[in-house]
Amino acid sequence: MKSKLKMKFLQQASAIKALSHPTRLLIVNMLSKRDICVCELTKAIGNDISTVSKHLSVLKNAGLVDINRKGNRIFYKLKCPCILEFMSCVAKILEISAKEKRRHI
Amino acid sequence: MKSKLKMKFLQQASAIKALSHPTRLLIVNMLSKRDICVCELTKAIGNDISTVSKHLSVLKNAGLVDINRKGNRIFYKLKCPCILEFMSCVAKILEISAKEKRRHI
DNA sequence: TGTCTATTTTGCCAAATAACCAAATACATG
DNA sequence: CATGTATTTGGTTATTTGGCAAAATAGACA
Repeated sequence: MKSKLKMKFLQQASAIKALSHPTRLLIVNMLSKRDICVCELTKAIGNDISTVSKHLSVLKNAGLVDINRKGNRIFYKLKCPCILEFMSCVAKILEISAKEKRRHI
Repeated sequence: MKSKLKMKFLQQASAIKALSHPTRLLIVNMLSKRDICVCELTKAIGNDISTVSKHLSVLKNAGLVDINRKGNRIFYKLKCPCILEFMSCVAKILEISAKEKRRHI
């Protein structure tokens, strides 16, 4: 049996993994402003709609977004705004790391 | 040419990707307490040492850890403690997501 | 220098991921 | 019910990832 700690990291890693793709970050960023349907996201992203739909299902399976049907369109919605906090953590880490790099040149 | 925004998300995604594996989260967790050498990490993790070394190089390439040789051992060091903030963001997201799930059962 | 220990690199394989296209599904409305 | 629009699913292909084992490298020290 896996230890409780390992289980926790496994769970955390899958949530993080869902956010480890630039397209999905773009999606999260757009959804942080308002709920958006697949076709509009697709226009902004530029990939095939099936590709975008698959990215959305990754986010949905990770429990990061919810769906909301209106007529024949499906709007995606960010589940916790706290994902934005997460994103600013990432930005901060990158900033610090870049600063470090500059210092060592 | 890629837009500046897309570049930013690409960069952020690679940092996040480096943290999207349970073994690497375990490593980060251990390194948050003190600097540790590869062999000790290997003992705690249970994989082959070459596998652990590869995970460490992923973290190093992402700019998340630094190395520090002492005698014939190499100690790994967490570069920004802010990664822990990041981890508590993740924990918070999961907590909220789990709470949501319970409510909908 | 030769040997020991610690670590990294390389080669290989299986599994996972991401992209596209085509086909299937879901719903709205004529 | 038939058609149109929005979305998802399945198949295919190319790339990446994660694991181990064996070989290579780096430094310590006799």
